[in-house]
Amino acid sequence: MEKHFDWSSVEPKWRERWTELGVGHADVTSTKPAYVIALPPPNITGALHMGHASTFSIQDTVCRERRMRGYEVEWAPGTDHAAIATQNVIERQLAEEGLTKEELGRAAFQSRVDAWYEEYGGRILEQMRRMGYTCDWERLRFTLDEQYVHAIRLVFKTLFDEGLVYRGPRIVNWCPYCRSAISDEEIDWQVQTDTLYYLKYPVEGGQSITVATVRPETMLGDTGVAVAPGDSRYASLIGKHVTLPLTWRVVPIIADQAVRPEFGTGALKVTPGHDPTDYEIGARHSLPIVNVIALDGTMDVPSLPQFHGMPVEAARTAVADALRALGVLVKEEPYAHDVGHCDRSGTVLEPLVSEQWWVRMASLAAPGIGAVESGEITFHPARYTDVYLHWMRNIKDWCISRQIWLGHAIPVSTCGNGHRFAWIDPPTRCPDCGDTSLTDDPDVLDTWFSSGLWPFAIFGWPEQTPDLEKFYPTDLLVTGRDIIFLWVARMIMNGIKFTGRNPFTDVLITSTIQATDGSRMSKSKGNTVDPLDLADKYGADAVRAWAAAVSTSVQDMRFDEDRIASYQRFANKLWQVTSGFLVAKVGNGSIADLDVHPPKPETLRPEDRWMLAELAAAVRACDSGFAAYRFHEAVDALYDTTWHSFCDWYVEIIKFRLADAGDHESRRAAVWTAVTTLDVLLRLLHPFMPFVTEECAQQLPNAEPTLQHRSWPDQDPLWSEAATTSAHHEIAEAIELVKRIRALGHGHKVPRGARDRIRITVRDGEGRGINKHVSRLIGGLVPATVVDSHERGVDPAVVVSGRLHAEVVIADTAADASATARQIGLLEANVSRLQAQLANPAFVNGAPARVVDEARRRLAEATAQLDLLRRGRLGGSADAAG
RNA sequence: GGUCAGCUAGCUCAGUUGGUUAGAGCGCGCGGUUCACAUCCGCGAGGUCGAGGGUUCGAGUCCCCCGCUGACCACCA
Repeated sequence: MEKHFDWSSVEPKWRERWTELGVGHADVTSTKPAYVIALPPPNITGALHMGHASTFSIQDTVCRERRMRGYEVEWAPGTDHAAIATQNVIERQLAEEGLTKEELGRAAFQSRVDAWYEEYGGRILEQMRRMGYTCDWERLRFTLDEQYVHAIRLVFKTLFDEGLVYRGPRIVNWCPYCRSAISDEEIDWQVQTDTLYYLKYPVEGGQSITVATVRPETMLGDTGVAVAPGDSRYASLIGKHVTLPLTWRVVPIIADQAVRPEFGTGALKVTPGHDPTDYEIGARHSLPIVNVIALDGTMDVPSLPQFHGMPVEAARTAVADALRALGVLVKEEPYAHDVGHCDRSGTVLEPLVSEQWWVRMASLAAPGIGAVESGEITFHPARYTDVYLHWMRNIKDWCISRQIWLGHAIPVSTCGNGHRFAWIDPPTRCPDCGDTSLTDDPDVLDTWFSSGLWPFAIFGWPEQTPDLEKFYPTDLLVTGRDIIFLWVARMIMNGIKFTGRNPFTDVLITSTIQATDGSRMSKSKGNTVDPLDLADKYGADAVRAWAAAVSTSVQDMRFDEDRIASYQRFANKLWQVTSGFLVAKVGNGSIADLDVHPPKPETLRPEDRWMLAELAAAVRACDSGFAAYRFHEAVDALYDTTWHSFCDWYVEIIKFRLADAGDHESRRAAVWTAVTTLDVLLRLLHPFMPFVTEECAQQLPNAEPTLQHRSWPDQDPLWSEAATTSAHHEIAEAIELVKRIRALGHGHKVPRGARDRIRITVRDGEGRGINKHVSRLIGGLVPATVVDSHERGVDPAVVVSGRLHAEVVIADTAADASATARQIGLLEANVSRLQAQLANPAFVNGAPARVVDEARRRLAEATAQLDLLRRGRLGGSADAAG
């Protein structure tokens, strides 16, 4: 037998078995109720990272549990084409070869992309199989699938025909690196310290006005100066004109409510072409738009050759220098502010005016707000409800066009007569006039436009396929909080708009795993942790159980490798107690043929009932954990019950019974209880740790080919009955007593392993002997011999637990009574606190009866224990003295 | 500027209607190995629950205020 659980040999076996048995595949004709999760599609060329490990592990855990509960589970996997990310990779490759995509041409570029997908596509799917995720691989989808493309075009055409998609010039977030517009949700704001420049402009009539700006280079495109409407400092200047240095353009001074009088000088230079606020001010005051920055992020000012073609950063300094030389630059100070970066390339965004496609969101958002307000869709944790609603209620039109090559082409053409129309199948002629000289729109769609259709497009929508019928709407969506707006909100809006149904009922937002220092994990920082490395090191089960346990409690969780290691040891513990103890020792190599019919209840010993009651509590904790998406509660309860209640106490207790071959009935009850407990625990743990639980369950009686074919444990009436008997309490007290007797050994030089040197008597509160079984049980758990009574003349240490107390004599010498004294001290403190509390009428009258009763009960118990300890001590001393 | 979250043992974190002596894992100290497991077992030390007020018979838990950390939102000049 292997010394330890060897996941590296076990995992491949079970992955194959699950595939052979079709565990992940859902039968669309099944009469079982469907339970469906649409996998958030990872980038096809991506690699499994911590975020995936945490969200995917939870999804698989839920899927496995639902299968055991009798649902037809569909966990639909797929991948996203990730247009911008992939295009950037290919362009970097080309750059290394000294090429640009324009030199290569569109067709050749596309084949490079295809080759890249071919080489790296689906790697992440292999990694997911490696982790044991039971997706329905037969329903694998890709956002570039023909059917999926059809769905996208239909959605676009519908929105276009309804006037919800429009094209127009507006100021957009332009990424000079990607050479594309991006949406507001794709901006990564970063704090940056720049210089705030104060520019003093001459005003007609000999006065002057000073504006503050961090971007002096944009003054080349200024077409106005704005002040706050009520600002008395500038009231007299409103309507006058300023002559701008360098361009010598004459621009008006206007009053606009967007100006914050307290900032800088209270006067704002207005650059409608390169600032979103200024764009709006300009629109309100009909100021002209002057573009001075080109799409590549360089200055576009042919009339000022000294700046033309300069990168913006360089132009900033150059323009500032020129203004300084002219005496216009009157002050400079450091200024920290947020600067928008492209979340794909990290490049500083350049707001500029350009012609883009937009979706009108307001009417789409309204029902999406209602679905969440009404509780039809629930966020977990609940606080994300407000995050979602706030964004939805303030939603802005969505820029969906991208000026990149890769992705879904915007399905719009324009004919020679200027008719613009959207299409589903590529057209040959204009539907309005029949003209055949068609020009296709050059842009592609935002990737999120396509992923927003995921939950229904993957099942064949718009066709009313059997899959769509059976599996849509889905039930649960599990994802990180970073894509609530980008993806979750848009799926809700699209789902309602195009299917008339909410796409899911529950949204689970997982914790974010941070680096050990609390910073964000990122490839560029080099502080990422690879879940597959961890799976190599600790086994997939350990990574999965850890991921599930940490992903549903806090908002952010620092990565703690030791905690993963603890789940690896837990897997080993499970395997040891199953294979090494139950099978090897109890069953002499096999327990497959064991009689699993419950024994007569009266043959169950108190400890058996205690174990069953503990098991019942674990089932309850596990069920409520699943129901509330609080998986850490389920994992913690199962870990504790398995390791401590079962392995540390129950198994240790029954070892003595198992060794007693004479008592056949007792042995049978113990074996049955142990096997039953383990079987239930393995089933409950299976969703979290599928590999080790399968490996263990195979060795138990009545094994199925996979635990996925077993049912989820129900509460057995026998267990509840066990919990209501006094057995549970009795054993709990005995366990506590054992701990206290053991504690005597610490710090008191009690020689361990010297059973014959330590003698104990165990009695109840009235000084009577206790149940023989329990007394023997205690004797088996401590290194001591149980005797009926001590010889006269010795001074026992006394320990108390509940109604039980033990007199302990070590090596026939006077025991160090400090343990007894310590207990007395604690109890005295306890008693006086309880007495004070109960003497307070405000407490007795004000607190609920159950609380007061409980306080009285505790006081009575503590008082009784105190009496026992004092009597034991005094009595012993008196005898010793005599 | 606004909103949300976090601050509990050396570390990472539990602690859902306020009610035992505030818990776990890891780490640390002491002891233990023929008898499932040293990836183990037993015992122990370690906390004024971020600071300060308040409500209450009673506060880690509720309220106010402050501090620090992080996230998000915002028209971020």
